[in-house]
Amino acid sequence: MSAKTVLIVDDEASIREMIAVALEMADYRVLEADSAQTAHAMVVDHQPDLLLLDWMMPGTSGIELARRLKRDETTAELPIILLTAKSEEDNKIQGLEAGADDYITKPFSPRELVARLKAVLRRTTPRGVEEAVEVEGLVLDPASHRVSAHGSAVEIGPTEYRLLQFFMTHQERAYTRSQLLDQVWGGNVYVEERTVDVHIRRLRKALGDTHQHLIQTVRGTGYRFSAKG
Amino acid sequence: MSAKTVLIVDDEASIREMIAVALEMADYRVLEADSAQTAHAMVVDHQPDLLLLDWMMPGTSGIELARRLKRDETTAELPIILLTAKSEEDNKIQGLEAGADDYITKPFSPRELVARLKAVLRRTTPRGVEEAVEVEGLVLDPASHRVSAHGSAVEIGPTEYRLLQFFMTHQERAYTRSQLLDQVWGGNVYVEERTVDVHIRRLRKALGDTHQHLIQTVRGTGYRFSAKG
DNA sequence: TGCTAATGTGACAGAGTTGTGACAGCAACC
DNA sequence: GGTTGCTGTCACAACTCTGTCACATTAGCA
Repeated sequence: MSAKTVLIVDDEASIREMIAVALEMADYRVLEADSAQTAHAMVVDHQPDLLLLDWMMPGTSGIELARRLKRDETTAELPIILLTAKSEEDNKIQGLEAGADDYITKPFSPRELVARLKAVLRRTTPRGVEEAVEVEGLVLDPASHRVSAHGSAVEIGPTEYRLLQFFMTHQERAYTRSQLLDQVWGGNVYVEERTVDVHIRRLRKALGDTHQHLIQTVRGTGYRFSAKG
Repeated sequence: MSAKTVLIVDDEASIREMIAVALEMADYRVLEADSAQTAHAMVVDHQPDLLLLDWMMPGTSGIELARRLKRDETTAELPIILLTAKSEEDNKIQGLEAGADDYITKPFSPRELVARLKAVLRRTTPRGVEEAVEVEGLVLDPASHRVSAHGSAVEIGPTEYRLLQFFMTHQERAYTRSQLLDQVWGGNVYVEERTVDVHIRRLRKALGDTHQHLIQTVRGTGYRFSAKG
């Protein structure tokens, strides 16, 4: 699962900082904006997955921005969490009616923030339809998260699973180690290219004699998954 | 579809009367109660399909009753619509948090009432036909709210029950902790993901050696319920 | 054939995930 | 008020996976 991007909008830099630290620790990508105007532009440009929006800000207020975003087709799906000060509690309703998906009352703990953020993302991100793939009796089923060869289970670790899934959905094409690291490990990890070899090895071993020929070495380049010789 | 039964709870007889007339014209069966206490008893005795509940009542308040009903396993499914006076608007949130499915602000038109009532019923009724599920001698029976393994009772708490029920009606599919929180705990809770692990553990323990293999760990992902290896 | 670079392979320590028992807070029920 | 049962969280234990290395083997080429 790739990292979600969160846009923090607050005019106080110290609060943004505090939130940013908490979110980065929880493995989110963070963007910041200090006014509703710049925020709107950033939403359009960077398409964040979630908006953390301060209610009270100079100029266009947070709620105003929320309302505008929810009205616009292209941004209506973007989940929004409002930050409100304790004394403004009555405004919750206005906030929710403006289309906010949740609100958090200051002061809040970083943990609470991350928890609610997760909850919002959880219920707003739709699940993709995942279909099983099959090649020569080798079946990978994303729904049950299982791999089987001619009916009997194939035991592989998470990385080998992702690797196999990538291969089975991208057959007949050679990938360099570096491309595989990008696609299977995720873009921003630093690992030796030879590590790919080791996982290829593990995957081949798990597939056994009947299926390991599907994973082919392309000398000087990388690997390829193919049913043809 | 047979006529739905609606229980009206309000201390003012005139309001009950007005609502009852509207509902009967729209082909609902109507029950009435004038206090939270009698209402509770009637819910248990008559199992209405929906509860129309006044917020302000002498004695136990409506919200108190709502909260209690939603907490109790046997009545948690019962949809509740809260009636609130205009001036109490701030309480909407408390109401929704207590588990109400909708609220209507007095004064309201009979037509509006019926419309919202239909809407609530529409989205809450498809709580599938409640049939017992059985896997390898493990039986979960929603009607009696009981679990048994090869005939002998399995004692589990409410959360473990819901978890098992979800699993048994969604077999052969891997779920992340996050998805389980959504499905079993409900979308709006802020609970640590590892809490799922603990309940899985409790459930496994309760199932005992004969059946705990049904709940499988999917490393790096979450859990799966499956009769196959 | 012999040389060289690329790939295969087994082992291992550290990192990461999951299992487990204990505990405190809470609500329900005496 | 005390008791009981349930829940969520924590800290630590147990376990699995991962990335890297060193060395073995192979393919390609002169």
